Amino acid sequence: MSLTVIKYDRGMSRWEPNARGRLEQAALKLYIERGFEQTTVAEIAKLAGLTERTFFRYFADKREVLFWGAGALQELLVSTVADAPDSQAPITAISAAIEAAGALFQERRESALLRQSVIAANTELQERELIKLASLASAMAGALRQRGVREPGASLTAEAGIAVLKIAFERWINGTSQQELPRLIRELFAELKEVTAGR
Amino acid sequence: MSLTVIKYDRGMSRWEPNARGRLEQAALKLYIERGFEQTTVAEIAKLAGLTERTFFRYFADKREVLFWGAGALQELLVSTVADAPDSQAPITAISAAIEAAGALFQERRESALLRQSVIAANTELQERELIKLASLASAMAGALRQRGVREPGASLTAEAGIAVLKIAFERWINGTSQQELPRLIRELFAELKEVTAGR
DNA sequence: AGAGCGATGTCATTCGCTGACATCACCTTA
DNA sequence: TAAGGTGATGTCAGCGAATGACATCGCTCT
Repeated sequence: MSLTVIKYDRGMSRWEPNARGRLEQAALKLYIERGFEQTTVAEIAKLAGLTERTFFRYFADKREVLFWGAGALQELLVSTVADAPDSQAPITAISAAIEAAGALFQERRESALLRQSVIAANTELQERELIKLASLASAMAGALRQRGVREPGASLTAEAGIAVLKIAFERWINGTSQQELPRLIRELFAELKEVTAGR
Repeated sequence: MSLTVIKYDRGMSRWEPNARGRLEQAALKLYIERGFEQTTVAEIAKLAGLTERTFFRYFADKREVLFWGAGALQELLVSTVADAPDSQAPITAISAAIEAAGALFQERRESALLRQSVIAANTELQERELIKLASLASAMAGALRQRGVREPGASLTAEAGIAVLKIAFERWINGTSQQELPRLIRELFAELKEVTAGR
């Protein structure tokens, strides 16, 4: 395989590589600067040197730009649950998975903050976030069932894990807790055990 | 559930009472018959003997028709948590509230089934449902804080309660469990205690 | 040179939703 | 009882998200 060196003329942006990346960058920039609602898809496309139609070939809708990375997160969660030792209790496997996800965010704290500030300002985006989280819970429940965990325990454990993630993430983002996210997650799992026990 | 057929003819003026109710019934009927996406707001309005513009005066958007009842549910949850004896543990108060909500659905099982079949067929509607549930969790957490419960315990307990409701409701709807919803909820709280304890 | 192909552009259209303003039925009150 | 006020509804114009159909571009392989 040979790499082709490509020359670009000004105004010939149509065939520059990484159209998806350019669209994502443009969208993020505008969402942050003006807010999500105040940004039109036409503007995003123009900034990326493409057309509106092309935007929708890469992203199912205007919101999806901020969430298409959820696929990788889901893989991480599922594989972490799947790879947990057989001896581990379901809640332990879920906790490990959520902590792994937390470590991922901790690595990219700055971009996570930016992204979340956009989402926090718009209800539609929060809706999309919630359904992505629900999808993660569903995937983890499936991974638990693969390990032989029965329903409704599998779903319950997975949903509890997502609840912990939601709350931990929120506190981590707005500085309520100064701790690192994985540690915060671990402590919330402990707290969850306490409160469900009736204390 | 028997849907009231809406009749509209020349004898019925534009000022016929209960515009909101007519719009709701018309929307529900069409959502069930053709599906949510295949129904336009113009069709709903026409069936109700009103205009599209008026629909949007009563409902913030096309989805909200199916969810505006959530306000009453939230009041029930909050007041149940608020009215719980001081001696009760937070998880017990939340459980009581969720069970009360379950009893409400149990009374209207037929309409709950219809409504849920519409929601299950459409992603946008699921997104709206999830944000309503999140709002309920947030409200219950607030009620717990009023009782002196600290964060993050309050949010954690409330979110756990919503997780139970989600799973219980799903199993109750699709017949996975033959039990009555409040009882199912109670058992799931017990199960939640087990799984979070590491079993 | 030309055929094939995938990425992109162009065009037209539907539909959700909103603002501005007109109109209608009913109520109050002088 | 007539005039005006009030709230609900209608009319109209328009924006922006999203999608289908089809044209065009630039590259690759023969």
